Amino acid sequence: MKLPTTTHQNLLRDLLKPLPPPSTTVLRHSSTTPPPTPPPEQPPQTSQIGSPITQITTILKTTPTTHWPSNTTLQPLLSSLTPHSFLKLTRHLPSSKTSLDFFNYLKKSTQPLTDTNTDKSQHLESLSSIFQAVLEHIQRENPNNVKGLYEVFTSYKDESFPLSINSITLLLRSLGKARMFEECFEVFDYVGKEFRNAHVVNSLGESLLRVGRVDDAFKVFDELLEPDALFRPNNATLDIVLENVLGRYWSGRRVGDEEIVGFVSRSAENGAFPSSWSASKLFSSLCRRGGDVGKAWELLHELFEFGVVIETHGCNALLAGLGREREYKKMTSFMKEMEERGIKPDVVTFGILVNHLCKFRRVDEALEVLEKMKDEVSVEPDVIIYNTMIDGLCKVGRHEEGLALMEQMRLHPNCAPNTVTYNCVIDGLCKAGEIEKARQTFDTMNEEGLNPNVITLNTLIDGMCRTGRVNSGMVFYNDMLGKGMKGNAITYSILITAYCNAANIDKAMQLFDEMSENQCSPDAILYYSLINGLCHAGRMDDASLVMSKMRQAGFHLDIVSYNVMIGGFCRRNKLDKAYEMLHDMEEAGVKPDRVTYNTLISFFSDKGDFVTAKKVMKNMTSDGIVPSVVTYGALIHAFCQADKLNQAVKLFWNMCSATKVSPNTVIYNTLINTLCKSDRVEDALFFMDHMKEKKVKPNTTTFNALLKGFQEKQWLDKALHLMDEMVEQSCSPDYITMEILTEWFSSVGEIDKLRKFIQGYEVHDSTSQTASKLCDI
DNA sequence: TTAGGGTTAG
Repeated sequence: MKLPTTTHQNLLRDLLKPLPPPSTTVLRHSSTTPPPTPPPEQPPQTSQIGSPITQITTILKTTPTTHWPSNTTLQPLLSSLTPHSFLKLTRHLPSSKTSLDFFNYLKKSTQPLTDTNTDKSQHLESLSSIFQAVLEHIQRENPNNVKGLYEVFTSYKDESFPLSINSITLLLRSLGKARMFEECFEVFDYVGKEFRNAHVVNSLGESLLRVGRVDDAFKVFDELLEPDALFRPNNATLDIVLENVLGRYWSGRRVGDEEIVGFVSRSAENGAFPSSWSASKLFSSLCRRGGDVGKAWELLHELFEFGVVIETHGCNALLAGLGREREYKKMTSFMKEMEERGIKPDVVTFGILVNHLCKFRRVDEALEVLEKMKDEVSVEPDVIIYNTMIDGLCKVGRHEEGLALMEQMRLHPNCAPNTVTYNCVIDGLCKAGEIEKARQTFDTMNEEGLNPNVITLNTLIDGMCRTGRVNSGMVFYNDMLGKGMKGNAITYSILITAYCNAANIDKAMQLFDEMSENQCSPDAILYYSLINGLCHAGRMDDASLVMSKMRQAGFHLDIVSYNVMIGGFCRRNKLDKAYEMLHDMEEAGVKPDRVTYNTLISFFSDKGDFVTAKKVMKNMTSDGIVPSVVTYGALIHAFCQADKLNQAVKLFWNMCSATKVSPNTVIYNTLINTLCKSDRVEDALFFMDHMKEKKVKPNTTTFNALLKGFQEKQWLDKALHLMDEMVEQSCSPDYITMEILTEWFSSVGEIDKLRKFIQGYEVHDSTSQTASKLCDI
């Protein structure tokens, strides 16, 4: 074998084309496909007895190798054969050894009859064919004998004949499968660019991808995409790349979406397109959570332009991605486009549409889609789409309609409600506070023979906990454990959070410790919740312990949990510990955010250390975080607490004029409350007016502060006006309002007015229009 | 297609 020379180049390249389709097509497929198998040997038929191939085969089989040169009938018969006939003939020989003998014999003892280039090339091509058959024999005799193949290659590579494409791919696939990549590259380099067509490149590239050598594979594939490339990728190239890179069990370097899209796009420009199956897989992958849907959209349209068929499945993936990104307009236009291109929407297409409409509370539109698919497109809704719709209805508080739809399901064939249907309905009832009904529905479900799953449990337990029945939730869970069901991290998360909220930290910790006994391991959310509960309860030692357990389990604190911990330490006056957390954050590469700064500013200013508070505020600004209404609120509150009312008011005006920060209810409340307590009720009223001017809504706290101030001043008339204002704004009195007014109004004999106020009537003028109107009714 | 969490000023 000799490296192709320029004089031979064109001839050699011609060799690539005329190879017979059977072997070429078989070899082109994946390496799991067995190598071409010669037809089973048959006894020579009468009509074939005289054919040269049969005659030669008989001679070769019956004559010892050493006698071949002296056989006078052999030589003329051989000179009449085409290269392809040589391939067929050699495949019929009994073994690799005989085939190799034949190859050597032919190489030495036969010469082209004439010395023309055509004859020379014919001769070389014949040798190529025979050599290919030799390799095929070796592989068939022992598919694991990769070394044998490689040895034959190395001992013959310096002979002056080219390797056929099939020989190259056979070598590359076998060596690749045996992970002999050094040898693979030796063959690849040896054959030279002139022989590295798509089949050859695909063979090596696929082997590399299979073992996760992505970068090497892409380097190899890129050869086909170079501007001056001799060969272009084929459709199989794309399928190989996509199937291997998007694989579920992929263990190599994660290939970025951009890289994949770039490859597909460049291949399409070179006339190679993915099969509709791998295109579907590609779009599913690009549109998955966190994927780049915009890129997927562009690529899909690019492929559409090239006339590539993308089936419903792939379009559905894009549609789901658009839904996730709230691109409703694009969703609608894309569905139209699908229709124009003759891509039929299926039940999944409509499912995606219904799901995303529901997720954004556009439930009525979702109901319309459901009707439309039944009536106009005649796609029968399935259980999933009904479940989606029922969940959507329940999530917006329309659980009655959800229940009705569940009944409707029973009327459809193959659409009976399943566990998920019940889970959605139970959740709807729980969220509506109808725990008893939810419990009954759970029983109905069991009576119908449907098995509840862990989601059913969690939904019910959560419903109980949120309505203050934590112990019922716990009892229910233990009941279910007794019946052989199992909880998971979410079950514990629900119960632990509920116990923390109920200030039963010990029970929460006990559950946390018990989890592992029930084969449950906490996840990040559970850790975050527990840390939060412990910090709020001031149990910082426990919080620190849980934090270190969390780290041991391989989870990291995020910025919110750091803030929770820092806030907890500050409340406990443990500044050193708070600093430790800040140091930790820095090491973990988590940057402080506005909440971190506000927590610290609040801490220092509450302690009266306004100098340090201002320093922190300065750092905040230089860190690129703009002080917010909470920052100013913390400082104003602290000034008020420290009897520095004038500084508080000054900062308020400074905030209003020098920054873009608008005051909120809390800040007004702080000022109004402090002014009233300092006997400056008039000034407090001024801020109340300012508040209205700025369209900031007062709340019960605002009214309570003023009412208390009016009580001190015995301004009964003003108080009645203010109470009317509360009624007008539907601002409900709370226990503090009642305390102030009961004491005051009973002492001045106006308890009737208070009664009217509680009933929601205006009180300033007992003959006022509203009151009389309401009394008439 | 169904279930869980958290931060700062009062």
